[in-house]
Amino acid sequence: MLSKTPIFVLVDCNNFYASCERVANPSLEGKPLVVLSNNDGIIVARSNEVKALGIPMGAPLFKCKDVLQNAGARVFSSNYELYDDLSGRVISVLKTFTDNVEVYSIDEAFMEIADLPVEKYTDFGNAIREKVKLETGIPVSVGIAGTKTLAKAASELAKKNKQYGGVLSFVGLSELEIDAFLSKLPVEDVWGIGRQYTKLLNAHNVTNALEFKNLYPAFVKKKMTVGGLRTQMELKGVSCFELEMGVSPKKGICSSRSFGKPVTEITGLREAVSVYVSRACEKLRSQGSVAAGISVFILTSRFVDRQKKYFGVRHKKLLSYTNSTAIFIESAFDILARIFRQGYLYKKAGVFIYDIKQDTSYQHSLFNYANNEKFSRLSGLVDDINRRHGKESVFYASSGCTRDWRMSRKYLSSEDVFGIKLFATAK
DNA sequence: TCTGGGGTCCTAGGACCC
DNA sequence: TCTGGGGTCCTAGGACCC
Repeated sequence: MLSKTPIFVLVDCNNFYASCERVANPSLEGKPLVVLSNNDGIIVARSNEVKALGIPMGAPLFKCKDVLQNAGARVFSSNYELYDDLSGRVISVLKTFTDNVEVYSIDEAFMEIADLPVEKYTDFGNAIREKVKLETGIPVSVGIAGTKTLAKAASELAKKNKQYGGVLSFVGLSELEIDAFLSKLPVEDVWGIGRQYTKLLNAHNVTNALEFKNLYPAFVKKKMTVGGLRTQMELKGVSCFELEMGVSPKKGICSSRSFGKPVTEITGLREAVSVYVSRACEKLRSQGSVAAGISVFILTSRFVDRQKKYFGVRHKKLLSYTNSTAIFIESAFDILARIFRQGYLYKKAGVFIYDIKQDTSYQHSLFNYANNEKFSRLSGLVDDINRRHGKESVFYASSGCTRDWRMSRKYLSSEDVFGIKLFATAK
């Protein structure tokens, strides 16, 4: 018997960043290993050995440095060039099975399949797992079911329960059999249920996915809006989320970073804001869009006394749509001058570009910038040069040359946080 | 000393219009 | 002056995702 309805396959890379470091450097295999966030602040990826130590996702490095060192763990800054590259390779392998691949995130993809006999799906999952491992070195978990949320649930269970061998398929199972699996999945591991909803549900004695599935829909709708209701429907096997293959243009583009060390003067902030605006505008142009809104924000550390804390933000509407870095930088500097207060230790700044439209659809304004066209061509030229000759071959002088506020990435590839030497990362 | 970054969707409430 | 409904658009804020 063939499956009647479309079947979703979720492929989830295990401990993705940690696995990437191992692909780049096989001598790390079997050793405890973590990868840090930007600025080497918190832990964003852990190998299984580190998970076993009880170190949670998102833990600040300074709080668990001792535990990690005692366990002989290796600690790395994140290396997004490497992760992007390997992510692309994994997707290429998936596309050899079907064209229906939705790239959901850097380490996850949904596939849609319709024409296999129901008993063949587990084999299909195993084939994916083996081929991805063989051709990229990345271990993955696979979940297969009639809805995206159930496929996610299956992959969670596959990842956490060794006996499934990394693949779990709900296809062909009775509702009762699926319920048995859902009762083993903590409600906080359901896709769409985060920290706040978990708290709410726990307070109503709902602790696993099955209990959530059996809640009154009216209660779910009232407390968790239609999003929660859709999640519940999906657990019941009613598909509410389709496969989304096209890349839709961003509706808002944010660029922000914490500083490697605090900035006190407006000159440093101007450099940073200039860099972030350049980055955001580059993204804007690369998706063929223009925009007419910009926000700038600056803030101090969250971990200081109240009187030393400051958060400044302001928005500005431009007179017309543009994608010119120069025009956005000018506006950003206006805003910055208004929100800057002397006497604070700034830890982070960022810009947000909004009110985005596709290039072709915007109306020319009566008050169009006199030099909009010219600036646009200039920005396009800058993008070309940077594509050809590498990032930031050309940049705005306002972005500065010293940039001593730059984020730190101290443990990139060659030497980790404990000073242990490694081979250079293969690229 | 050291605590990430970049998105999406939904709702409530206010402004404004007829 | 007061009374009222119904609609749209926009924004802020809160939830979620990885």
